[in-house]
Amino acid sequence: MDYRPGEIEARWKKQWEASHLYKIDNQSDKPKFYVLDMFPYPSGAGLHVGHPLGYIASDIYSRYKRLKGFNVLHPMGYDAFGLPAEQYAIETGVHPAVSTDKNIARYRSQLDNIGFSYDWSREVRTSDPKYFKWTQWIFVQLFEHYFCNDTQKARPVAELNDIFAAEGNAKLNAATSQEDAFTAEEWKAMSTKEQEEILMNYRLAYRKVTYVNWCEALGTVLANDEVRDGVSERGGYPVERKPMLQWSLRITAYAERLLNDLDELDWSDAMKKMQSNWIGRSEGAQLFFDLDGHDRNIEIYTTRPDTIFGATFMVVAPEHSWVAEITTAEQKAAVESYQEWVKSRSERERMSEVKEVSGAFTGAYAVNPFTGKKIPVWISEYVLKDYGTGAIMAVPADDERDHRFAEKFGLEIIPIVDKSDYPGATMEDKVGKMINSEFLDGMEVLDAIKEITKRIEAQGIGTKKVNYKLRDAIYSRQRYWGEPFPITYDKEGIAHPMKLEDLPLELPELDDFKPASGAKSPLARATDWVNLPNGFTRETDTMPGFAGSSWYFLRYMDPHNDNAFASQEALHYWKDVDLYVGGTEHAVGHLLYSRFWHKFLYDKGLVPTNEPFKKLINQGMIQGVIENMYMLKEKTDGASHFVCSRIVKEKHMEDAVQIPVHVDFVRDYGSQNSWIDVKGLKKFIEWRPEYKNAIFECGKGMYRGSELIAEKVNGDFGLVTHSEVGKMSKSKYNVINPDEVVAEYGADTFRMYEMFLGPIEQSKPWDTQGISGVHNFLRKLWALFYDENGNFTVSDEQPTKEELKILHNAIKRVEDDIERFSFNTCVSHFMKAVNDFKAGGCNNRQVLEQFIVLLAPFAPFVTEEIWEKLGYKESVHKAVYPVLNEDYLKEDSIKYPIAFNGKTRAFLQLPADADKATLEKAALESEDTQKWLEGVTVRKVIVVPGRMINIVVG
RNA sequence: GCCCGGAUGGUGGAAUUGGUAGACACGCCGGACUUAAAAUCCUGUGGGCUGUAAUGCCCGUGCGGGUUCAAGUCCCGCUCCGGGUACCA
Repeated sequence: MDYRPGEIEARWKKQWEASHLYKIDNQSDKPKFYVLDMFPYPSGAGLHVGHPLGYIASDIYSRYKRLKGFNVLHPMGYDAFGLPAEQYAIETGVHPAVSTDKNIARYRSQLDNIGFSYDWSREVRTSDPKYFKWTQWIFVQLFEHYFCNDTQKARPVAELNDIFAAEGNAKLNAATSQEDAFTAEEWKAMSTKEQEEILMNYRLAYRKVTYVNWCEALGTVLANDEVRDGVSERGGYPVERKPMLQWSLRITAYAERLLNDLDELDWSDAMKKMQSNWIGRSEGAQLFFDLDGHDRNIEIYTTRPDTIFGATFMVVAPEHSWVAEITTAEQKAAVESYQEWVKSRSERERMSEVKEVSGAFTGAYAVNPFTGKKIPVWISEYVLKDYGTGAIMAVPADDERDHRFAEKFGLEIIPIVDKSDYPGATMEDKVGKMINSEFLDGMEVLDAIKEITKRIEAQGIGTKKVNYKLRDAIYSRQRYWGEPFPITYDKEGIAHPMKLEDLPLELPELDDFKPASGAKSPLARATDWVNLPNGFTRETDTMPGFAGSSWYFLRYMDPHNDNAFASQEALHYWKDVDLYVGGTEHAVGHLLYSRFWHKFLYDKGLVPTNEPFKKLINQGMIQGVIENMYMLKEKTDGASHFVCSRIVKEKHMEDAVQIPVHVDFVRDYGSQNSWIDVKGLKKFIEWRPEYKNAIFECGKGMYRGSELIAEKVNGDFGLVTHSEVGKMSKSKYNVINPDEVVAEYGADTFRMYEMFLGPIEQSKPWDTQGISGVHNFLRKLWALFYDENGNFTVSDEQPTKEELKILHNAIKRVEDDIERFSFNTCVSHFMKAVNDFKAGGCNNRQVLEQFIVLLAPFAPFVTEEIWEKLGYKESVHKAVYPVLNEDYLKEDSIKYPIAFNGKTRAFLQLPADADKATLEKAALESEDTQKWLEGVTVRKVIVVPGRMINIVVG
């Protein structure tokens, strides 16, 4: 009987679902193990073959762990809120909930097709009110807490009232955006509104004025990557930086912990490094420069306080409110026009245009506290308001940007570091001897930093300070399809959180999803929803995508709980994610926010672990191949003329136009010689009727006209296409749906082939060149169980030593390789074992049964089918993983390579238990080595037992 | 620019701590079956050199050096490719 994956897989898919095979319990005597895939956004395009790469790996690992006796939590759900559905709704009027449901249904059927072992009873969707009730609740918790820097923990905002009433805010060391100090008396004298405004500056979820990319013409706020050269990507309308009152999360409070705790994680170094660079800790000094003729001073942050004697001017961010105050009458026009220009600059431009410096002089002068010299104060876009204090002392001699700025505007440059002892050192390297720096002269840079910091603190003009690049996360979106904020505002504008019993706060029904006027969310149009009977109004912005995805892994532990985001019993049983598989694109977004939320919940005693994801594996991307045909620029007899890329190369016609071809029309897709045959040309013409009269030319002749009339064609006609590697996307006509591959070869082949492609973390273009090898393997496996008459037969005899050796060798290698996530080599080991079984004519029940269990995580369908035929009533996926017995692997003798001066010249079969001396003697006395020993002296013999023997001669 | 990866046959890749480079596949060559083809099966397959064609010799893991009895693996210097990131004071 033939191996028919289609029949087998359809049957078992049904049966597994009916028997709830993958449903698991929160109570078990078994040890727990939590394997998580990254939350997919269910896009309208469906899954392509790249998506399941990580899912297959994690599924194999989950199944393996189950067979090994673990209670494995392996869930799946959907990050269901998001912009694409909203955009689609604006274009088509289809409610985002409707299109999202449809997309999810498609995802689900594609996932089921691949045979994943998810416990679907635990599915979550972020857009489900039962889910976002708790997203909203966590937001309220963040709102009601502040962060104490001394204890490095979140504390209730409620206690601040007592603290402020007793001692003002001077002594409180908390993460805050409150700039001004106040006394207890001042606090008590404040109105409720004033007090609330101050408390807001301490909350972990707080409101402040932040800038958005506002596009007046589109009437919407744009993301950074939707803005190019100061205009919108869509339509090219002007975009300006518009200040708006928005919610933010104070992730910066947790910067130190987010950085330090990376140490305890089993993540790749590259990933940790990315996070730590993003957090961007730096040590430096914060100090004050007096302003000549003004009451105020300028606070700056520097990592190089040692260079202060070279500080010849200052630069402040153009956004600082006090810039107007210090600007002189003569400079007013210049400063204002510069500020106006900066407004039109996107954040991305301000950061990416490195070469061109710009700025304006305020007319004000600051006093260098060490030299006493007056130095000019400039504004420039290269100083960002949100980093440090938004002001710097510029040291043109020792900083690239300052140097360019000084050169452009003719400002003084005083050399202060002599780097002559360090050839090749750049300006930024902290090396060299101080010069022109009075008491620092002659010191090494690092010593000078220590010395000057001491002096700054002694003189009371500043302090040592740690600074972070990390910025607070803006948490408001002017969109419809997201979680509504559980916040109402009273008549004075004071924000009030909603109570748990009033949650979830659901979205109002709308039929128009366009933004409301004045940069407002579409929710603003739902006036009945916004305006409450008591005169309060609702927040109309919604939460961003990372809201729901920052805690979803906790919900899987107890997905239907209506009394808590998850029960404490469930949280204490599952604790944290043991293995998280996902792409590097989430390195600094999702993974950082999740860690932040988790740490907050940990501070509240709501989760038992400090970190959510113990081990992280990064999967590479499967790219697509974009196939193009070459079309000559000039028409032939008025018809478009396509030529084979071989001809293009031969005749050097590389300037020919490339016309993308749908990959379905191309043969040997992904290979270097992918080509299009006459059938493919017919499909192409159907798809692109404008080319129905075109000429198609290859080395063997040409075809032309709508009927594809052959001219001068001898031999097989085929146009080689030009292939390039790129993203798999709808717009490139190169999306490969896993359903197609599964339909042709079956899910087991698809799963194993994706693994066989190479190391999981490597990116590579999809091609099916090798898929037949994997498919043949499964057929050979199938054939082991059938005799020549097509009857299922296994022998019940005692297995031979050789059979046991093949089996246990496979067990050892596969298990080792699964543990180090080397799934591609696992597939090789399976192939090797089946080849060996076949060669030895093995159909021994004892051996093959264990082999089937070993293979079950990789090929769940075919193994289940054979398992049943072997007479088992219970699923192979509930079997026990085979146990390795090293005794079967022991060899009596080993084939030793004998090398002379490192070059292998002969082989000797020697006893496995021979000691070094015996091995050496045998190697020197063997017949096979004699010819290499003639006329030379043996200087040394290196013997590595079990490995090799190297004879050094000379 | 900086940081992190990577470069191995015609192709995907293997070699876990320095110890037989090329496992396992694809492709290709040759053969069997067939009227023929497809499918299947068997065999060979890094390159080169040959005289007795083998259990032979030489070369070979991006390039140039080095350490070592021994280097794909370690060190130094380059080239190319991929990813991340950026006026961050």
